[in-house]
Amino acid sequence: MDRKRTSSGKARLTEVAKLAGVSPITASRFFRNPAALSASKRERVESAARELGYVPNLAARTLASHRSEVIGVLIPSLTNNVFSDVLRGVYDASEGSRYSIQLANTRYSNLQEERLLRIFHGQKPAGLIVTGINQTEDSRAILRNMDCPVVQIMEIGPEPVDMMVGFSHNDAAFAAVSHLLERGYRRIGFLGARMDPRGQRRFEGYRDALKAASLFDQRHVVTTLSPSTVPLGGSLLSDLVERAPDIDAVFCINDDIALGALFECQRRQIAVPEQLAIMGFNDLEFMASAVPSLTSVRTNRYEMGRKAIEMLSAAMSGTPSPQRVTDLGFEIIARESSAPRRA
Amino acid sequence: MDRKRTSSGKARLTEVAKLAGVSPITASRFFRNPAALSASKRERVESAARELGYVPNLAARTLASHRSEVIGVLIPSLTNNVFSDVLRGVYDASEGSRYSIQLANTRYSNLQEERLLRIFHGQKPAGLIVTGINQTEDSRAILRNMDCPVVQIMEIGPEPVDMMVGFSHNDAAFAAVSHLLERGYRRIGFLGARMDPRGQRRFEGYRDALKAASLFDQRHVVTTLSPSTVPLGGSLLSDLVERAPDIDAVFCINDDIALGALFECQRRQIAVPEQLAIMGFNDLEFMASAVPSLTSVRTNRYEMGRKAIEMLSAAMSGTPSPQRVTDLGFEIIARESSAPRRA
DNA sequence: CAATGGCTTGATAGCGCTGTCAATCATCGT
DNA sequence: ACGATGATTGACAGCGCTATCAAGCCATTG
Repeated sequence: MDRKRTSSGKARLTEVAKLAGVSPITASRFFRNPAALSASKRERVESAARELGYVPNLAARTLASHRSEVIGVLIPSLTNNVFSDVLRGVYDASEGSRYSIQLANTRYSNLQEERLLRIFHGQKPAGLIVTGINQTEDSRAILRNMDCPVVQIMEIGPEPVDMMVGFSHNDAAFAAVSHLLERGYRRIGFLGARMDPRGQRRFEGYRDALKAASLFDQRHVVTTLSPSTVPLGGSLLSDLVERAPDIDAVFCINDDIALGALFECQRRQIAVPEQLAIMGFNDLEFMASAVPSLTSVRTNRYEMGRKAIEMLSAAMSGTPSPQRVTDLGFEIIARESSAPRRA
Repeated sequence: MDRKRTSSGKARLTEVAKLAGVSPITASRFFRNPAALSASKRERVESAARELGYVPNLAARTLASHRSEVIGVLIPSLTNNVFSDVLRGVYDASEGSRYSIQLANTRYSNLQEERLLRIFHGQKPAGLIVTGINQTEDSRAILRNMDCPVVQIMEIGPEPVDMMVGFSHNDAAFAAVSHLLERGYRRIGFLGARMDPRGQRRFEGYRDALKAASLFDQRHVVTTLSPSTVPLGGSLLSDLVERAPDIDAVFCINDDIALGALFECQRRQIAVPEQLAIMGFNDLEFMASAVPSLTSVRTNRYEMGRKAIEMLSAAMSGTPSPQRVTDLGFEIIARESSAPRRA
């Protein structure tokens, strides 16, 4: 008596083929490229598969075909809202495609990233998305050796491993600070947390904009390596105003810090923006609701996730875009918290 | 000339075994249960593997062993902070174990969930985590038929499919409203968005607490099916105060709505808590920073993710806990926004 | 009418690993 | 010294699918 079902009770391709009256390989083709079958066989295989409730065994497929249908995604944090927007784009764009997403958390550690890349390397992913452009030399080597397309997201820079989609954090921060300067603010502080590579580049944009105006002052910079949180924004602002009471604006490394700074101003009865302008970064949804509404820099995070998958899909289907680096740009969203300074 | 490397240039188990001077199956055991080898062979296999940079082929392993090392996780949203905390727990707890996480987004759709479960079913996961207890009958059937442990998370209730970890949203909301009652508030509104099953149970807890005090009034309830956002909290509060100007407190279905409500009060010059108390749900980090600080209900989301993985691990290793349902409870965090009402 | 070429189908031979079960080895008690 | 016991080890077969290549089929063409 021959097996009709796999041990766990599931039908195999062979059974589907037998029921449809075709060879297994023809049934196999039905699932991968239905257009290659004649209409009659296509229908027969389809109904046979439905009747048996057939679900392909991905492990067998991967083993036989030497390529998985997994797209690996490495991000540094699961709690940072910024990445959840990117992920939403990634999951939305990959839905309906045959690819599935394998998410991994590097926790802002290059070594952890390298370790995860080694694991992915063994899994022959169909594509890979990594965060940022500051991989270790070993990580870059693994990425180049990985025979699948790779997209670096969140920022852009020279020498992509393969492809890139993001924007210039340096330029965005430069534009943000320029906005504050245009609005008449002169003593502009910087509140920074985490200070990952992208945060550092935002700091550099801040510094360069102020240096260009001969207004940079190291005493106006307050940073910490602790992760960004709203409460932390409050403590950073406290440090700043105690150290430099004459400050008239703060550029915050992100919106959580900006919100914490706003709350701290409310607590200290510092009028925003009359006594202190506040500017954030990322333009999370709550920025528009705050009182006063908070100025920020809008970044296209959801679009970044989508675009990364699109770039991978194009490359995986053999038609890579000649445009290897996509700049999604940014936009200054001016709100009440950076109203023009009264003279 | 025989193959020394796989097509993609990676060493196989056979090569490792040959270099170590053992049989392939012994090398295989080294990776799955090193303790079963003699010390000498263990060392030889280990150094051979390192020398060749061997990485196991997971597809082959899954195919041969009839079980993958994937834990499927189904959550309804990627942007909701609540789930990112749970996910962090999940990823943290699974790190270092041999299991990898496969995340999927149901977008609050039961049908989408069912579709995803069917796909997972074909992948023979080692374990499965699903959100909530309101699966369709078909989904429950698939879950029961899945020969792996299953944990339902976020809430608890009768008739677990297999295991559960969460808390009672009904009880938590009841306790929240009781807190407001104790503090002297009498006309307590409800602001609700999304209204997924857990949100509905929070509403029920609210309703029951007020009915018990004979204070329930349908006109104090403002809900929408739109997803929760901070701006939405503002509009809901506007609706409420226009419909029921004599309201003296609001219980918000979550903290985003509560924050939006607070901002709207600031905009409308409604003093919090003197004219209106505000209470949220989940106790996200910003609640403590807000001015005034916002009362909320703390839920153990990170712990929930960890615990779910622990329960799965125990079951997968054949030592399931007899305790199939874990109640992680909740805690009322009283802050300024619900200060005792002055007479 | 045979030759041509495009389209569809099938047979064969593995992919890299592990389940099973038997064989071998070291150690021990009497 | 002998078998008994448990710890190690290995041979074999096959997991469910697809790459490859060859064969069959049909319509078209000079």
